[in-house]
Amino acid sequence: MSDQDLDAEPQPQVRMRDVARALGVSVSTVSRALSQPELVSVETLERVGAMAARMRFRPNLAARDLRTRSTRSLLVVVPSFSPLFLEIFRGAEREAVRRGYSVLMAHSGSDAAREHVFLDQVLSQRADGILLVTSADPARLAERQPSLPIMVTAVDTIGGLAAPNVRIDNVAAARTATAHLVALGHRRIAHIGGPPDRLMARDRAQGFAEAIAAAGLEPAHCPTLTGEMTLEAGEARMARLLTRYPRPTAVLAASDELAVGALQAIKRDGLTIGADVSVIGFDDLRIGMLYDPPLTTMAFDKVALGERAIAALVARIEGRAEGEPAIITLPTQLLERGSCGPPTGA
Amino acid sequence: MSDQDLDAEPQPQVRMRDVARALGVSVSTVSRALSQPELVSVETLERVGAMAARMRFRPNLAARDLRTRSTRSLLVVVPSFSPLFLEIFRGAEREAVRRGYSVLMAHSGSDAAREHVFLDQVLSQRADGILLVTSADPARLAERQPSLPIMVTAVDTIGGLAAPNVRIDNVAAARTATAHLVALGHRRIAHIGGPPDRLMARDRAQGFAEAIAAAGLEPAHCPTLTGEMTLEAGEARMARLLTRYPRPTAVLAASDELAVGALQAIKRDGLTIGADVSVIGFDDLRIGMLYDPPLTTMAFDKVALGERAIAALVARIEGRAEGEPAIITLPTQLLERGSCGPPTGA
DNA sequence: GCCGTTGCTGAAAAGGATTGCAAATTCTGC
DNA sequence: GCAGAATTTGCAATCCTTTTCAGCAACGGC
Repeated sequence: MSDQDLDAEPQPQVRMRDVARALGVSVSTVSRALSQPELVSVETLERVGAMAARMRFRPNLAARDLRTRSTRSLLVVVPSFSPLFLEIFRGAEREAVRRGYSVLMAHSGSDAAREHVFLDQVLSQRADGILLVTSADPARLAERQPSLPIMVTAVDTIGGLAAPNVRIDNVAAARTATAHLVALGHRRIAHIGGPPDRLMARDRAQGFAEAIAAAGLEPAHCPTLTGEMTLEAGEARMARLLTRYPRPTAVLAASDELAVGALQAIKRDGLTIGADVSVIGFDDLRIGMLYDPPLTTMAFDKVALGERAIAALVARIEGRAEGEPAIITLPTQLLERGSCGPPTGA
Repeated sequence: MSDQDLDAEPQPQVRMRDVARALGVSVSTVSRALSQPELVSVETLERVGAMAARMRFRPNLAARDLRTRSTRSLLVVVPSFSPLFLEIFRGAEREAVRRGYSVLMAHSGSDAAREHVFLDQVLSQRADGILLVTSADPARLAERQPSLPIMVTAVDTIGGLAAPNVRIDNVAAARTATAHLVALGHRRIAHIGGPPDRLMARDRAQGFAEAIAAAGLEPAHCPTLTGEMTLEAGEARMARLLTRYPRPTAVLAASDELAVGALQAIKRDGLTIGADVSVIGFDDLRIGMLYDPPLTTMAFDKVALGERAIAALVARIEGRAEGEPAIITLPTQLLERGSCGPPTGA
């Protein structure tokens, strides 16, 4: 039989009371020794410490959380496991640990319902606060406003919410990137965007549209194709763009993944990247940096964004959010690498 | 001032008692209406439901967890955010939700200390169980055995533990992959492995060594290079291998990321993949499938692995782990694509 | 030698939900 | 109409820790 001692002892959970009894002291003393050592004599401190270790005592966090109304843990909700969000999570985690909180990650798959499930977890005090990275559902968020838990939103701007927001200006960034293509001389520029239900994607598409309008380009020649944010999807949409006549000479992609997909499609058609078709990506992911030629992209400090967001969240939790601005905008920067150049031929 | 109503109402948390009072019923009735509707009259059920919604009542989970000794949430600890583990997490999440649990993810960074921190969280009843994907610290795990929480380990075999284990046979898989290279005629085969503190990497290295020995190849020509499991690291190590004389004609990489790095290095040296140097990867990640030529790799069903692991975990939590085997081994399969061929020249 | 500190400890009251038990009400069948 | 069952409800105990308050002892200063 393979499940030997699997069902051995149910381990009846050592309680503080047990430790206290074993030492002949009161529960309060044990509690204090374990969490406020300065209130207890050195001798008891040691005795309690030793006994707790020997008995393998673990405090019941549910009981503690109930009493203290705090869990010292935070929730980070990301829409997907794209490298962008993982980078942000890294920053979040680092900052949280630094401040004595632990972080868990949940992913919503851009599903509004799941998003609210996690909000509820915080409302139900399973965590002290929540960092919502982009939202699938800004509207209902604003509507739930009055009863919202302690929350910080990140990456894009969620309109009309009182929650602090750590973001980059996606609209402006997309505008800048597009303007760069315009400045290179491109007149037929397409946008390979993300799914329209993703706020971040909508913002970037909007910035693109604004820049096209500002440059006075013919909108019919500057289409926006929306869809999934995967490499494969980018490749498929680029392939579709290349069948157009006249075909676009430049593309702004809403992410580096999409952009790399586009580069693949261009290569496969035997066209030259940066000459026949120029491409700009978004977010500066490794995949773009490693490509040949390396991808020009709109970069920002993702780790810092995570850190700032958690810092703001903790400030709010600990009630010292005074001077903190409600909205922090981190700078973006166009990283010119090899995938762009002036248009060739007609 | 930017923080308008940020510090508005502290929202004193609606308790069950408040709802009960508002309706003129007892707390027990509210509790039952909310969690055991069949015990309550249709009329009160509706009244309570409506009032709870109107007052935006959220149960305090700490209190519930304390009373019921259960949280209906699980923890999945991964060593890193590599696509391999994210795939497994996807499977885990799907299965957990199906069974009425929620899952949170934590990552240990292969840091044994952090790993134990999360184990403690479960011991302290912040979650009902934990899925430990690989361990950085099998030894201490075995030592802590008697007081371990409800746990399932996954991906590799953690020796001498009574916890259920859902795994693939990494040793055998590496052996098979290596044997494939031997069968193609390769005599100088190198292994680009992962960090030695990672169990999974050690197992794969061992399988490689066994196959080399079984084939009677000269060990001096079949080196194992360990290190980080990133694309860049794979590229660097392959570059190093290519300076050897005579250089290896084939490489088994411990992951697709490493393998793709290796392919990059080979390409850059102007050598032909699958002719001058053959490469086999591990885990069948998208990055390998998309490469040109597509990477031959050792594949397995990662999502299924996550699902099976959670199924086993939940079975254990709910006390019906009877027939369940303690160890489930999922099959692996060599996916032959374009990166392997017989050795050319000398 | 007395009073006011200071230092340490214990008893007991939270904290918010669940649940066994018993009471109150309604229903059923005759 | 009534006994007994079935249905609903309420009371109170319970889960385990933290924390207030009070008590006790030792100590220092005058």
